[in-house]
Amino acid sequence: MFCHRGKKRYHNVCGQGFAFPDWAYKPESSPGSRQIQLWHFILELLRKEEYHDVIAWQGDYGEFVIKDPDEVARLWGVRKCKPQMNYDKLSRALRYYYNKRILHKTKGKRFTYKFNFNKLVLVNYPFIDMGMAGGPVPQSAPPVPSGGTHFRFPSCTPSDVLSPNEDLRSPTLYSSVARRLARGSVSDCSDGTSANSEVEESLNEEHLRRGPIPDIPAFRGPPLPRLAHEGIFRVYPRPREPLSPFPVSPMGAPGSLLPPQLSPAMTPNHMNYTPSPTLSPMYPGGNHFSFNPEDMKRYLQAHTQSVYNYHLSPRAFLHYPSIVVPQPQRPEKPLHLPPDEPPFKFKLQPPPLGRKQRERPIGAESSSSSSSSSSVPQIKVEPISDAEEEDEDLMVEVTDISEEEEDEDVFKAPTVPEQKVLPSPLPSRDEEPQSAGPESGRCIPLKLRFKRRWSEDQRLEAEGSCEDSDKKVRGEQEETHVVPQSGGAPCRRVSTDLQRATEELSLENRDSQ
DNA sequence: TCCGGAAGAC
DNA sequence: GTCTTCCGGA
Repeated sequence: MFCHRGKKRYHNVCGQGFAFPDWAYKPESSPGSRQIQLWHFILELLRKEEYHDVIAWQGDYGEFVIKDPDEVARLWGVRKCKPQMNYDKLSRALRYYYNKRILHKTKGKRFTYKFNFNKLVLVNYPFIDMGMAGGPVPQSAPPVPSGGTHFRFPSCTPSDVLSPNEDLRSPTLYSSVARRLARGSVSDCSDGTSANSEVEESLNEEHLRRGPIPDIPAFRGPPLPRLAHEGIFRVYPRPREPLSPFPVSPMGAPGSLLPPQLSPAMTPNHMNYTPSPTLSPMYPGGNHFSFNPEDMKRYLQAHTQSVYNYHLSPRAFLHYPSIVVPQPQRPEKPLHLPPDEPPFKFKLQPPPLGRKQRERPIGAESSSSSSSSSSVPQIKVEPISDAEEEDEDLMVEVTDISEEEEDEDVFKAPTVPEQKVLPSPLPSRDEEPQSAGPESGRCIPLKLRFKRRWSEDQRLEAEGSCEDSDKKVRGEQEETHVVPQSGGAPCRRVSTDLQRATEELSLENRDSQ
């Protein structure tokens, strides 16, 4: 009944050349087969109307009630060739599903359990994620009992586990992929989930959605012909190519199995789910999956985008060598730009210097320009304290001006300012000697002159040339208005010089301000 | 009625 | 790994 292909076992059904992986094979005609899992068997029974008196959907999504536990156990025993099977043992097997989260008990209701389709689909279709997150999600899923109502394509794709020569289009591969990914998880279906039944299931779903189709055996009719796994999906008309996780669900059984007798609560949702047009290879305008290259292209594009968005490995792409998947748009270097041209229109510029940093070069510059303004310290030496303060203010003032210039330059050419700012104060500094140059050129530096005159005045005073202070005052008052006589006293001349020097100094300070 | 541990079969 | 069988306990 089955043959081996390497490690994989494929069932050759009825000698028709249709092969299925062993895990997908669930021959109903072989009651003794132990390649079936209990949950699958339960689903089988739930599909069959003739067992509605034994087991049936009831209550919430995925919830079913075992109306006749002994009969279910007997049927299970028949299937597994365990005549000693009873409900206690069967229920023990069901309880093992609790930990696997395939099934859980509906508390307070006798013989009532609830399927967790999330887990079931994840086990059998691990590349289909039944997430609860919002967003565009394919709804080609049965209602999820545990909250999620949609299927969502996960980041994991079959190509993650596909070898290069494996074609995703093969349902066998789909199944094997699922099995590989599910192995060790909950139930690897290694004992027989029938792919053909899944296809039939999907077909039956189409029946349910679109109504019976005369040329296709209805779910109540005889078994559908088994299909070669290589072309199992191609056999069906394009609009009927199923990839929906649940239309190709493990619920389907080959042969005369009925379509899933869904829980009343879940049936409408099941029948009306509409897969996402963006994230699933849906048939355009349809509500089912499709392996059509165009559909796959759209799906892959969306998936590719998600791959990049979520930093997934590009290897997560489905193996569709014939399809050129449009790459997602990413900000890349414009190709038209010359290689040496920076990729950005605006240069990345260093941030403007901080006040301290901006003052620092100025301070350095001031120190460097101290040579040019070396006269200033001499002025500072002046006993007049105001001169020092004014000088300091002057320095601050110059600094502020340079800041303004610098700020402008920062926006124009950030790298220049330091070079520009530096010379800018310099001319002002250079102007000082130039402006003061003529003055200093005329005579000795002002302060020195002032000092010399002061000392000379002191010396003359010490000589007693001018004894009376009132005279001095009078003389100063006269000096301002009286033209010094050529043959006047030396003290009067000195006073005149002093006043002149004082005036020059005050004028100089004003100019510098 | 249900639960879950344990051991074993396959 | 998935039951099957057995069993004690809640």
